[in-house]
Amino acid sequence: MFDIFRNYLTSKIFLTEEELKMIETVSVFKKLRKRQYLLQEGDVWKMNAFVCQGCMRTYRVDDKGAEHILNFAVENWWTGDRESLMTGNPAKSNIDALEDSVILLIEKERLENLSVQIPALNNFLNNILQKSFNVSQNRIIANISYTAEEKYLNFIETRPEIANRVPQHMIASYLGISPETLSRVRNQMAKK
Amino acid sequence: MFDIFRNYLTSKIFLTEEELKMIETVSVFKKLRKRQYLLQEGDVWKMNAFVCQGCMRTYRVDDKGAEHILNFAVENWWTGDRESLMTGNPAKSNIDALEDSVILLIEKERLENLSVQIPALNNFLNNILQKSFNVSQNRIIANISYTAEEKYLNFIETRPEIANRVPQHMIASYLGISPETLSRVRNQMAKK
DNA sequence: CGATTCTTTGAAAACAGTCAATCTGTGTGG
DNA sequence: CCACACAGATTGACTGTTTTCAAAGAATCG
Repeated sequence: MFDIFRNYLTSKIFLTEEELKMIETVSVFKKLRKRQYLLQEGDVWKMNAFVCQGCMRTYRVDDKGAEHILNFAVENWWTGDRESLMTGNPAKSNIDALEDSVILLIEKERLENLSVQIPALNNFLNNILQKSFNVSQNRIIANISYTAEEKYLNFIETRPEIANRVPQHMIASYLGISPETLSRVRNQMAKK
Repeated sequence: MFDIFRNYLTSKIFLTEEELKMIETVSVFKKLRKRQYLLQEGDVWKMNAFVCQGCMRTYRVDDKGAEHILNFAVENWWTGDRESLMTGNPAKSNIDALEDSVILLIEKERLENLSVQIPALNNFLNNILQKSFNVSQNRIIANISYTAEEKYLNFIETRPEIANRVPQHMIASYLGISPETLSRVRNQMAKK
């Protein structure tokens, strides 16, 4: 199981066998069944989580009880609640499995220690954060400037692996449109 | 002028006089008049920019020529285009001054070198990125789940310094609503 | 299969956007 | 100092998109 993470890492950065061993030592695996929570609102999140298999979703619940999806994560993606991880405050988000999944977990402190010892790893993790930020910014632009149809087109272009893998109403939730609207948008598109 | 940045830094992290000197050495100041560009779409952004005085705005222009504001930055905030900085690609964003402003600039490579020498600084910059990401995520939730009124209320709550400082139609642009809608929302709120 | 979850469809209502005109305040040049 | 121009804000009427609610149909899973 660690091989997936190992392959991921070595395809991105150079690590010695020794360093990989160190990383393996702090890695813990967790199997999740579909619908099972990885993190529940109100709990404090102290992990770094890498998806080895399956598909996860991060979402928040508003005052009226409606769910809003912040992110999807499939194989070779990271997931978790960075805000809770950073501040130590209870998470505002929930994370659960959309499919049976296997998650690799590394405790916050352990990964921080490793990052000190392995500068390449530190750099790499920082890079991921940087990219995540860029993705967020682009998503904001989509949110504030695209029509429902443009949002969906942009989604299947930027996240094609997700589009056919998760229920449609969840994509609608991610895009901030109603499931009915998404259904109609797709209908329109098919006619063209 | 460097005092502003110095105060900012020392209020956040501990730095020796020597380290502060090193930082001062790589700092360059740029005065901008209202409406003047700090970065124009298509140029590559290679700086770290800290606002010492004034107010800046980051925006993108869509296919139809409409402007969409990504961010505001006032005193003691950072600005810039992280995507262009990271990838080396031409910027998709414009940054200009909403007021006469003074910006402190540090070249990408120079700040990176300093970060290697001053771990506390590296940590701190990473923290800012982390926070920026969290802010982005919260903004996405607002985008996909709030009504126009809620968006505005959330804005004056989370960015009160900005609300009375920039033209209303720019706030509308930032929120992804039309200036007329924002005007009406404010009108409604006043009546209550 | 039966039950649940998911998607689609229709009709009505709510919401936000557009266009155009007017109003307000500010700053600049004569 | 005034007049004018200009940017910004407001208002009204209209349009259009999206949501909501409700119901029916399709797909999936135990």
